[in-house]
Amino acid sequence: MHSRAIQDYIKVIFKLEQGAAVSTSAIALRMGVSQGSVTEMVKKLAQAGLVTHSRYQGVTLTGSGRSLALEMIRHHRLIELYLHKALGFSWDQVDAEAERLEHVISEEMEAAMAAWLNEPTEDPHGDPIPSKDGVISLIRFLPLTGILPGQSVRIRRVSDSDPSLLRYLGERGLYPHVELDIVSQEPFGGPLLVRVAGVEHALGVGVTDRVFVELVEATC
Amino acid sequence: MHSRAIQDYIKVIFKLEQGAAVSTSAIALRMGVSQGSVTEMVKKLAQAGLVTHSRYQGVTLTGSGRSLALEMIRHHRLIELYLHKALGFSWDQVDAEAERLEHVISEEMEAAMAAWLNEPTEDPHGDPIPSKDGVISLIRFLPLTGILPGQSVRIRRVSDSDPSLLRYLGERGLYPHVELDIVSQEPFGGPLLVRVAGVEHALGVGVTDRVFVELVEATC
DNA sequence: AATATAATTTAGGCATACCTAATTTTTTTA
DNA sequence: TAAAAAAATTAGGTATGCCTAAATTATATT
Repeated sequence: MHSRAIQDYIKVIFKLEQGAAVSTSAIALRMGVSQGSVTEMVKKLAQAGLVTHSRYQGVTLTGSGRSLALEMIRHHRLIELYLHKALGFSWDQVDAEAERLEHVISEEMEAAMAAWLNEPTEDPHGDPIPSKDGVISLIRFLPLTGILPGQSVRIRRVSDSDPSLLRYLGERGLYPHVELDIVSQEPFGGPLLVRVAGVEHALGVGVTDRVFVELVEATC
Repeated sequence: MHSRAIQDYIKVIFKLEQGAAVSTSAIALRMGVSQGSVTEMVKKLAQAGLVTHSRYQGVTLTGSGRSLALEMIRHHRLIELYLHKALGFSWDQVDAEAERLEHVISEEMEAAMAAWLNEPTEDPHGDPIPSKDGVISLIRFLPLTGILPGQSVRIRRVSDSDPSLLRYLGERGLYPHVELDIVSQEPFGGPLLVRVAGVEHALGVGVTDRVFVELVEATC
């Protein structure tokens, strides 16, 4: 079994990888460790066959690295959803708990949670849950920033990186699968006015950049 | 927060402590580590105020050591019961899973599981679950070995150390709170014949030594 | 193209938690 | 009570995963 540190590095590399190789400095920044530590660990990852690495050229996941990343992400998101649905955790609490639990649950526990949740494909923030055999939805939704007034959209995903943002959104009923009407966009970086269930909210760019939506056909 | 290793040592010391101080060799044996490692760790535990230790004289938990032990045991047994009741784990699977989970769950998760289980006081093997403020039942039940034919008993606790024993007992419906009639005791270390729900079973001493019961008044 | 800047790697350390082997202390036995 | 045996401790190592600082390599700038 790979150490917790290895699992964390692999997950971070997966999330930073967008077609191109990932720089060690990007990993260091995201993990909150020094660059020297990353170089050292990257060697271990390469040794273990989880990444390919050529000096000064960044790192790329191998097939087994990608599998490991997807397994950890599946664990994480299943746990988040389970804590929310089964134990009543609010969606701003689930990430921290899942971060620790994801490294220790057995295959049996993963299977039991997935069965209880009826083999879900989405976590509470709208992020896709990879299937057991490593299939993950890669659909990209649109940032709410830039949607034009008059349009109707459905929230599909929310950045889970800031619990206080999640609480802010939750207090206003802004969850995945909720529909919004875009009322207006104030100029000069001003707020976006949206209407949810008849109530209007003025959302700053710090919010709209972190909320992702799909367009909804106007109901005729 | 104390390391996982420290939590494990403290739990083992708690379980070995029966009034007297615990020897380092007993700890080494139970933890599966060398004696030198124990001596070293015991110094750290003393440093952290979790145990008192005088050279060559064994170790005793302090108040905060006892609190930590009870917290870990509460975690462990709550998790066992939760996995059994909420996720359908069989009672021979829960110990291994709880062993890893007990070190990483938050206070919130502990509270949520305890609430879902309605503040339970007993795990699936009949072991007492300490309360949040460190109160634990110290009732000792009688080993089934030595109960005389003709008596009726109620199973109250089963040793959880061997999953195959738990499967064996489970297949015969021998769970805590089940009532037995003692039919006969074969001599020369022979089996104990018991009747459960009209069915007789011959239990070897390897079983009866690990099943603990209380006497039941004969129903008039 | 040479130099300055940035990114990466190497070198030398530290803490944790384990090991084996040697030594010291305690306990038991003759 | 002295020697033998057992228990506990100390000494010197190992692996993991982190650190800072120095050196190297790559990329940008002039």
